[in-house]
Amino acid sequence: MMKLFIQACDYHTWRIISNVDLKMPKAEDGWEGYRKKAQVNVKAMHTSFLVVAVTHREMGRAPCCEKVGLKKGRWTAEEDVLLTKYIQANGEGSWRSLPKNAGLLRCGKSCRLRWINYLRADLKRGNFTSQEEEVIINLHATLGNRWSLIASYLPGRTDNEIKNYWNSHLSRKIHSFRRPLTQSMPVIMDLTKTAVIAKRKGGRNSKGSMKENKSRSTQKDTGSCSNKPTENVCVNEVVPFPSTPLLEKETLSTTAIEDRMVLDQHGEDKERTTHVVPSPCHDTVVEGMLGSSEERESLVSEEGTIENSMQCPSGNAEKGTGILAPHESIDSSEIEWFNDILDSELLQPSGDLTFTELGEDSGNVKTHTTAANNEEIVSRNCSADSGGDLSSCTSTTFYFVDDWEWENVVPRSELWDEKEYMCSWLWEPSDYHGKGERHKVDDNGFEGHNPMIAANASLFS
DNA sequence: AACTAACTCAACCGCAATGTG
DNA sequence: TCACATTGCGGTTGAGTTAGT
Repeated sequence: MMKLFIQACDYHTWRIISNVDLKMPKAEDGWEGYRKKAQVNVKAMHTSFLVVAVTHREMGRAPCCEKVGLKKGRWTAEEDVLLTKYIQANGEGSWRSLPKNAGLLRCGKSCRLRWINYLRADLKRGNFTSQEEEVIINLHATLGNRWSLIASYLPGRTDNEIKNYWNSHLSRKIHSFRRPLTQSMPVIMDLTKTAVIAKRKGGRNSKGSMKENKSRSTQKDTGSCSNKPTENVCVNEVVPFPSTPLLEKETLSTTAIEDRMVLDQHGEDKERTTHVVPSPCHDTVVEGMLGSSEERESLVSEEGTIENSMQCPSGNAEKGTGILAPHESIDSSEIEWFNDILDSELLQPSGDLTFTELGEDSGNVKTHTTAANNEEIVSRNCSADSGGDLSSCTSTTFYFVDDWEWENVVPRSELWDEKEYMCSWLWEPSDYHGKGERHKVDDNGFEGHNPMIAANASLFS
């Protein structure tokens, strides 16, 4: 199922100022409430630069959180305090809503991890004792890499801590001291705890067993049981895991790109869909928007800003084969609808703005990516990876600046034919529900687009 | 002192299980 | 029953630190 939304970001902070989910709202006041909300958001905007991203992506697996504008990296003491206070007051859980409620610009997942691995009061800090070491070694010989289960035998220790300790200390230790076969180590286990294993039906295949053996020291000494957690047939001796052939690291290959291009050609309305063009997923957009590499890095790594709206296939650098473009599954009428919206409403009516194609012939993109004043118009298509990860997106992204050099823009007047129709339709009052089928996008009753225009009209007025 | 390789560990990522409407 | 959301887990990364040359 497809999800559609529009985002407007503050250029300097890359915070989302307006993030309008284009799904039919469930609010009792319908579109009117939506529109009001969008207008309020837009009024908060004070910079001259605006990013408008219309993204559609598969909803099969939603991202853990809205990545745009969220902080990444090391936690500060202030953040720790905020998180600790909040959890002490409200308890654990509801991680997704926690950051917002606690006033943290973090992903819920990140908050959970920070709490569990670092902030929890019952954590035991400091070096592992020899007893703890022995427990870990024994349990690992039996349980493999089920660190959370191992951690349950070591109060005050986290799975992450144990995992790190194993990888950095114990695995090497064991490697250099192989126990004779006859001297098996007694493994004392609470079977009621191991029953937890059955909770995860069949567990999951260890990624490590499928992926290449990395050269990193943390990877090379995997215990003999680690890849077969559900097969409790391990002997207590820890033996070196047999090496597996190196897999060729796959990159987002030309083939993958070609795949998407081929698929694109299946579109029913090529003329209309050409603005959602296949493109490699390196961040040409970012390069174009930001002047220096430092800016780009800070933008992407710290804020994670662009990642959402221009998300590239997760991990496709490693496993991207047989890539299909997400919009392959999108009805061409949906694309057409997007084009209508974008052409007639999101772009300045006076500008006769056209789309830039980021394909093989990326002349327009090059023009803008080198521009000093950060203007950019990009249509972007990322793809799913071979594993069916559909969190990647196809996005159509436009960047507006006040001092846009309009002479660089190629007219595309034919797309303005329906502008008036769109305008009137988009400004329908909140009782618009159900009127017209033309722009219906999905089966969930997504019909109107007032909020998008509410969010944008004031920008262009 | 300068450089580099190795190490450590907090944090991130993707995936799968589970929960929920 | 299904689709989507949430949670938890294990693998992996990379910045910071330490040890070696």
